[in-house]
Amino acid sequence: MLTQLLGYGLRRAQSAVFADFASTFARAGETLTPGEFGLLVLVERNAGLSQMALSRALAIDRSTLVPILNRLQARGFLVRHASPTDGRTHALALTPAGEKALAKFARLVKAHEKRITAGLSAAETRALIELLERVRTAAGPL
Amino acid sequence: MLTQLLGYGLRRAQSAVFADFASTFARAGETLTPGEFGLLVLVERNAGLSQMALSRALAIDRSTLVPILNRLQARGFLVRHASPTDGRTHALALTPAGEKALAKFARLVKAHEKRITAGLSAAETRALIELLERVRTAAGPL
DNA sequence: CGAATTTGTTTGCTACCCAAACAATCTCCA
DNA sequence: TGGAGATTGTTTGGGTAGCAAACAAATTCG
Repeated sequence: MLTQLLGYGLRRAQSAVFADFASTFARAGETLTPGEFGLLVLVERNAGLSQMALSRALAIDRSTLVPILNRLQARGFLVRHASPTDGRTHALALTPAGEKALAKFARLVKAHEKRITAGLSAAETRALIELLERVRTAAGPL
Repeated sequence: MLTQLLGYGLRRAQSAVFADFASTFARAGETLTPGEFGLLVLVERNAGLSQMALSRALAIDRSTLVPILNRLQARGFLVRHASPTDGRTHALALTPAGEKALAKFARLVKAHEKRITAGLSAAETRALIELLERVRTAAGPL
């Protein structure tokens, strides 16, 4: 009965995937959450972006972002530069150590993705991602 | 780049679906989390089950279950009966008020499900649920 | 210039999750 | 049968993740 609800299946799959992500990193002696990984990728590809822009891209509140950035900054992965054009905003950027760490994290994420899609063909994986995207847009403006 | 990662798509879809669940209930003047709904359904269909059995079925730690049960019990939806056969366990059951509330909740969930699957055909919805199930089993014993 | 807006931060609240320790109870076996 | 070991529910402590509201600093716009 519950198993025929999309919301329930989504929640269960998400939690299993999350657990595999955590154990993948733990086995490699690293610590990182999926949210932190997404943040690092976004900052790398969009160096100089502000916290507001980042929070919009991640669809989380700007106040939620602060402790995550603090953590990653404390670990030496990123820096909040002063913006030369706007005194209110911070220009976010990875440090060299952050770049290096992210390269390793990306390898771990790749292995993780391979594991969670082990039961699916390449076409099925693509279809799944596409269906999830459609659910997301149907569910709301998030 | 992130959008091609299953884990990322899953997280985003899940959070949008969660938001729609919350707003569906809020608009109806009700308060319930997806986890609470799943718990109520499981207790209804398996009256008398223990907290350990329930935590296994939900794949959450038994200590996580305690505050959730406390909340639902305080709202008068369920009761922890003493088990006649095992003094350690509680026999969980819905109260009449809980049954009635669950009936209403189920209607709200149905409307919610309809909304989040609005962009999908019936066949696509079934396929999506089936793919999620396969991801869950591939990802781990959760 | 002054009012309104934007940005980042802090504080406070909620939900969810686990691990470790504990008392009560049950099981099992020597 | 008596005690050792396992199980159950709870408590405590810690961590992540999310939002809302209030605030100061800075920008924008009338």
